[in-house]
Amino acid sequence: MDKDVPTARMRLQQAAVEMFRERGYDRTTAAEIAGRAGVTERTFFRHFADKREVLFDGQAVLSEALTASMADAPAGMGPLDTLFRAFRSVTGLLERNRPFAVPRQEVIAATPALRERELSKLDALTDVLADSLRARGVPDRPALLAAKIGVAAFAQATLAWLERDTPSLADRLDRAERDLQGLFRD
Amino acid sequence: MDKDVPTARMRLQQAAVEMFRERGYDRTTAAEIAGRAGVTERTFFRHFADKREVLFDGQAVLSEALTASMADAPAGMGPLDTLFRAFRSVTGLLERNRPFAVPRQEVIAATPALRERELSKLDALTDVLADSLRARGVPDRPALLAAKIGVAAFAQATLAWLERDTPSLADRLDRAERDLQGLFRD
DNA sequence: TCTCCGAAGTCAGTGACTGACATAGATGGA
DNA sequence: TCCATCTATGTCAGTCACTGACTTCGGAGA
Repeated sequence: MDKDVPTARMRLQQAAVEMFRERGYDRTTAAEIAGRAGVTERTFFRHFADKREVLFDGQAVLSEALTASMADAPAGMGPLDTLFRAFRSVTGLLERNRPFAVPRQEVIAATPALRERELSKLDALTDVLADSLRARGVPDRPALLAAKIGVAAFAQATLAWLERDTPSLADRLDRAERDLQGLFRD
Repeated sequence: MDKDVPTARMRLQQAAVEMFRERGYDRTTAAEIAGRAGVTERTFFRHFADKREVLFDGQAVLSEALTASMADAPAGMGPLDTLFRAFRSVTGLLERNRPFAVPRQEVIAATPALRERELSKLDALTDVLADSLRARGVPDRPALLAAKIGVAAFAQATLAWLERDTPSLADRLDRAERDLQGLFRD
């Protein structure tokens, strides 16, 4: 409907990032964020299950994009290759999102409670990807293990790329893949 | 000092596991735990930084044991081999601890907030092990990546072993190591 | 015996989060 | 045009996690 008038939800997210950067997560109350967004505290908690969640919304989009890519991978492809193929398919998405992701990541890095939540989101993503691998016939344990390895590499590449934008995310994924092979070649 | 008279701290941990199993984490207040342990709520929070921490105490011991093992590994050994060597060195410790770890893990598995904290502890362990690898001359990125992979495999093996005690933890580590090699052999 | 110290108690306060209920503004027929 | 919803939001009261400031008590040692 509205492209110009941001929804209350969007205003809350915007206000949250701003205030967390200005004063820090701990010294910003949910009521204050709501105030800046022009709503009440109760409305904040209708949109977000808890104070941390206000920073973790894009996760669903990412998860769906990756799942879609996993589904149409060539049949014979191995687990890790399939995962890296999926990661490469979302680099464009992430690059477009970079302007929002950078300040957000600053706040997360500075706040233990938010780092914890981030790990939790990555873990959920791991489970989703493991299921995608199982759907492709990868046995149970290796599927989960491969997903964990893939997400670890992906997260490492992405976080480094958020700190400095060169080399590109795609290049960093290449590096991560080479690092992985290096660990097993000897 | 005392072997028979448990300290307040130990009584709090004991009471917490019991009550979390009886009524669930969410329906147990810190004040109630303190009550069963014969102290006040304030004392609970003097011993544990927050309500979740009461279940995560052994982590320090494990972390130290692993670090010690990493330090005296043979010089030429590769990162993943070094890690698995360290994991195998603590199987005895974990086996002795199993009677406490099993009910504890039940509670954690049933409580999202506790799973989140567990991930956080594993992440901290990852950082420690990555540092151990760097101290052995492994370059920065591969060190962190190897630590993540190692911890993922270790956690997977340990959790499965807590659910069923056969095969042994050592056997499960062997499996995990074989799974890993399988992912890269093609 | 006096003094000091660490562990624990007391008390008041803040802030995250929830349930129950009320209301205003769209939306969609009769 | 009016009435019935429906959805988003406001209001209010309450619980519980957690903290700071101050007090108290039971040793360990001078």
